[in-house]
Amino acid sequence: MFQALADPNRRHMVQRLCEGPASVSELAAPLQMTLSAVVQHLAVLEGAGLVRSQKIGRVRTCQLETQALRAAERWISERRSLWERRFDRLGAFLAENPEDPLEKNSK
Amino acid sequence: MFQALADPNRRHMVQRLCEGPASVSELAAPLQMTLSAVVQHLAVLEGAGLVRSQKIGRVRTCQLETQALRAAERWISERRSLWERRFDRLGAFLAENPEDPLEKNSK
DNA sequence: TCGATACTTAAGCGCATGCTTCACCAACCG
DNA sequence: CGGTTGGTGAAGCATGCGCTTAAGTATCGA
Repeated sequence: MFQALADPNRRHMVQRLCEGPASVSELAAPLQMTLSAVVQHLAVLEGAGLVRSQKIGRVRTCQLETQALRAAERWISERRSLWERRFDRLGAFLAENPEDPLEKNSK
Repeated sequence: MFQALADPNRRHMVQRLCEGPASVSELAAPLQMTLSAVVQHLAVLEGAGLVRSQKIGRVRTCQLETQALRAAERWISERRSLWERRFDRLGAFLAENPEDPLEKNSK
């Protein structure tokens, strides 16, 4: 999932898909690389559950799948807030105690 | 940044750092791999701005840096909400229009 | 029916990543 | 002082990743 978002080209594709569904070649157009490569990236995105796609006739149409994005977002925000809460408690502790009680390296 | 979070071991280290600062060997302890490897992962995390560390005596102490996490979170939530807004507009459109006005392939 | 178009699949190549080992240095501790 | 602890740096290696080329297949449009 983070793996999938790690590649700039893949993020670019995600960006594009935010603005609406697109065919494979539409995704490929701005990307200065082979269609083949794009398809491979697409496979990664689908594997990570970030994108869903279906083929109608000869064109495959891709859509963003927000579930996965939501999961990633949650993961990050959980850790962040966990750490920040800890940080706040520390701040509170320092605030209601004398300046620095542990002068290990005082001269 | 996403690259840095892409590795499970690195995420594990981040997880550990959420619960408070730690030395390199403390980070390494649960990770069934060489100290050397851990240091390399740490370098990646620092490179991504996810972790800050300073050496006192012979122990290096590491802390989480929330700025970067915040950035990643923002990136995701921006795309997600962009897409969801689009999705809602589409829903509204479909709601206030007859079932399917564009029968291109009608016989 | 013929030739574009829109992919699909497989093979291969070069570079990045994740690890290990080994040698090393700088505190700290008895 | 000497050994242990905590970390550093370089070299090497296996695997994975991103990409390309090349050779299909299936659909559409004239």
